[in-house]
Amino acid sequence: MIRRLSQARERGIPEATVARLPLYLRALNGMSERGLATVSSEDLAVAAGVNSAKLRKDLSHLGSYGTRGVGYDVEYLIYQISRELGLTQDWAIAIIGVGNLGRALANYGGFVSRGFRVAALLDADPAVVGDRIAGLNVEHIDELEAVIRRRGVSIVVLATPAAAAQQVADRVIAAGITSILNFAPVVLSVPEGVDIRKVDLSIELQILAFHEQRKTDRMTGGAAMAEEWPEAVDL
Amino acid sequence: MIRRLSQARERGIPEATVARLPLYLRALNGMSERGLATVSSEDLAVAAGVNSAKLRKDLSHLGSYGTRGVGYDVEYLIYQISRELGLTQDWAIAIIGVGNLGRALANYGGFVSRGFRVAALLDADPAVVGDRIAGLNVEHIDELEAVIRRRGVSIVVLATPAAAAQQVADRVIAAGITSILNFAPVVLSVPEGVDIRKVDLSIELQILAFHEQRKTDRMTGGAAMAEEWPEAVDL
DNA sequence: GCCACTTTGTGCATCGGTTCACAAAGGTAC
DNA sequence: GTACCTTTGTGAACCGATGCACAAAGTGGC
Ligand SMILES: NC(=O)c1ccc[n+]([C@@H]2O[C@H](COP(=O)([O-])OP(=O)(O)OC[C@H]3O[C@@H](n4cnc5c(N)ncnc54)[C@H](O)[C@@H]3O)[C@@H](O)[C@H]2O)c1
Ligand SMILES: NC(=O)c1ccc[n+]([C@@H]2O[C@H](COP(=O)([O-])OP(=O)(O)OC[C@H]3O[C@@H](n4cnc5c(N)ncnc54)[C@H](O)[C@@H]3O)[C@@H](O)[C@H]2O)c1
Repeated sequence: MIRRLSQARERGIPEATVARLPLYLRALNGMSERGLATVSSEDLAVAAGVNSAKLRKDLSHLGSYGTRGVGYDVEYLIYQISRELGLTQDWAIAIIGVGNLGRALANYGGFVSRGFRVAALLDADPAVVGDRIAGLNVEHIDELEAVIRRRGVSIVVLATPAAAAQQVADRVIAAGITSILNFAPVVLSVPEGVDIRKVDLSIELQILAFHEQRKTDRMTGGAAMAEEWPEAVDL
Repeated sequence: MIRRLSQARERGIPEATVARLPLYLRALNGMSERGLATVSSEDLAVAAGVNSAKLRKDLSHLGSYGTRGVGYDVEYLIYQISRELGLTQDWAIAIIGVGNLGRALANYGGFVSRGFRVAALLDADPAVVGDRIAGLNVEHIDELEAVIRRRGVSIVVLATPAAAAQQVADRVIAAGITSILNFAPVVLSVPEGVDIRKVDLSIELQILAFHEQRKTDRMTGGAAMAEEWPEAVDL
């Protein structure tokens, strides 16, 4: 959490807002390509799939970049959001674990576009090390520290099996990395100051299944209710 | 949102709780494998990376399944959470778009384990249709409706390019699907009653970049503050 | 059968986030 | 310059989620 002295002046952008800025940015880029010069909060909100009051409040955290009666200048807003998110600089990322998923990520052109550059691929398997993927040589995990330093890596994408993830994360953090995107289905435990975000496919599916079950339960009547306490202890 | 009459009695599990149940389930499965018979809220909370009061409140939404002074029976709790999430039944999923990412997903064994089964692969590209991946034939998207019906698909994973996603989603929904996991970087617009969850790599990276920038700004002193209003209009 | 100990389940205060609704600000027309 | 129109920026009410703290409920020892 890290409470700070100048918290007030230190533009404290709410986490929920930060998570939506990339959405606005994407919508704005689409508009920019279509040649729109300005956009109202209402239109931008629709494009981003949020409510317009929320959008305005979000943008107000960055500053007063709109013009009343007119809206927001598309290019200027793109610039301001990009700057706020730190996309005006170039981020070197390393992908660790070049299996099924790691390969797909390495070959994916989608994030290269905006500020991110895959700068290194690392794996532990000698059969994989040395492969050339998406123009990069897969390097051995033993080289981790050197590779991070040499390539200026500041964000690591973890795509190793779950069993290896914590151990690799520890090492990555020891090498000075403080931002990790984790695809392995484990709860990583990390020291304060290190940011972890996780992408967990199986959790997403389970959430969908929960709601899907609700929907079908509802159709087949409230019969499911009788099941709430079946035979108490079956298992 | 769908407000309902019996909302009170209809066990209304908070969305935030639903999103954590899979986490608890995963931790519990690990404990089960290690032969633990019971677990306290404190231990389970640590394993799942949450605070124990939150864990207890979450579980209390499912019922009173613990024993004071003892804790929770591991197997019984696994059963109750699984049932709540709808994992006691088998879910057939279809992956649409068998490119880089679709292939990685199809080959991934991780979710097959718990209730989910990849039952169909679909693509529009004639060069891909007919390929055999992970024991399945890739079928043509024209067969969508028939495949969904024939295989009993109830959850669709969208891994097509962004440009095709909305159109494919519309068709999938018209075919009766109400649960979609979307990997394409677009805001899908869907009718009420359809659940969309999205996985967006590029958004995750941008959020990490934001925090990373904050961290390094902080190190290099408050100099960044002077930049808040640079030359007003540069772009 | 009673006491000491453990751990659950939850009432309550608090917090962050969302939404409403409107005054303030700017643009445009004449 | 004034009057009218549009749209922002934000105060305030509201809502869901979090976490504290403790009474209630159960176990085990003797
Ligand atoms: N493939 C998917 O669609 C998918 C989906 C969701 C989650 N995941 C998760 O992503 C991770 C990777 O999945 P995958 O299908 O690519 O697995 P994979 O087995 O194909 O690839 C894992 C790679 O990591 C490498 N590796 C193992 N230990 C390592 C170490 N200590 N250091 C560096 N590299 C190491 C292996 O050599 C292998 O190349 C897993 O944790 C999986 O659960 C995958
Ligand atoms: N690869 C990644 O790591 C990655 C990461 C994040 C997001 N994404 C997103 O996931 C999606 C897929 O990425 P990818 O790298 O696999 O792309 P890809 O181009 O390799 O694969 C897309 C597949 O979809 C098929 N397709 C196109 N139109 C279709 C239609 N109308 N119906 C059915 N199939 C159709 C194509 O034939 C192709 O096989 C993209 O939207 C991408 O932005 C990918």
